[in-house]
Amino acid sequence: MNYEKFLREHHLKVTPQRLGILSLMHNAGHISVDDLYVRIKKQFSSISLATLYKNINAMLDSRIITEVKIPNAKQKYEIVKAPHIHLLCQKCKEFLDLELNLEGLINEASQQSHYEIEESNIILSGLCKRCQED
Amino acid sequence: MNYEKFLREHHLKVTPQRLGILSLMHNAGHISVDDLYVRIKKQFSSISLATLYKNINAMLDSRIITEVKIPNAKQKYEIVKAPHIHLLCQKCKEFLDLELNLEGLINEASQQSHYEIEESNIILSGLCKRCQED
DNA sequence: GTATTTGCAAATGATTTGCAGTGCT
DNA sequence: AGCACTGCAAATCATTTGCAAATAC
Repeated sequence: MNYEKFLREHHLKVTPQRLGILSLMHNAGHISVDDLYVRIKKQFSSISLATLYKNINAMLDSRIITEVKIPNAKQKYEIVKAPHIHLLCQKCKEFLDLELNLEGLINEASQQSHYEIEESNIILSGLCKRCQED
Repeated sequence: MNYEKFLREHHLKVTPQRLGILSLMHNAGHISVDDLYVRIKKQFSSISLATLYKNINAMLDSRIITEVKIPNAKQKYEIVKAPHIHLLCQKCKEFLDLELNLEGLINEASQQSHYEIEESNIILSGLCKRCQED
């Protein structure tokens, strides 16, 4: 990914710290502040938590990344991408994306509530294939 | 509602504070810690935030109540009831329940991911009818 | 050169813990 | 009576802020 261009397009300056954060987020898929801090420290040993938070907030404001709130767990962050839902394995804590057609759900919800729906936040929890077998 | 019975069934002692908390939660539908604290203080002026948190945690552990994590807002709590999804109006912040048939969604997600799904956490956000008109 | 960002330390906010006293069953 | 619950103060954890030095453009 070309994160430099990505940052510039959103009027954020390109700093090595930001590139590192984005690259870790991309590799992890979803990541919590703490995990991110542990990993980014390996690349920039002097980076501070304050800088990490400031960057997360700047990138949230610019809609480069989004926050994912997870039941009974710390929130994670992910790079903005195509709409998708999340699956959480209650046993092994795997957390993954699934692209699913939500038209039916959204139509029905709109119809019943008269809401004009613009965003969805969906987490389905259960057991992944591997954990079902154990 | 008979919250006394409810608490006893879950092996929690019946205290006036707990009855007050449950009653406020029931009336509000969904409520944040802070709102709950302001309101419960009107009934029990000496109640402490620590007690409130301890009770929330005890009732979460006993599955009398659940936590609802909302994008860009503080989490709220609600009394456990029939499965439902949530609608959030991005303008007026109305937050309401909607009972919706999720079979289709869950089937499709199961099929594609091989997850065995046990719980769903769904928040749809947009504009309520009134706010669409403004 | 100017504005932004970084990293530190300190401040604030949210939640939890320990403990002595009280209340529920 | 015995254990759980309450309320206080202090502790911990999470996040934000202010500021001086460094960096991006």
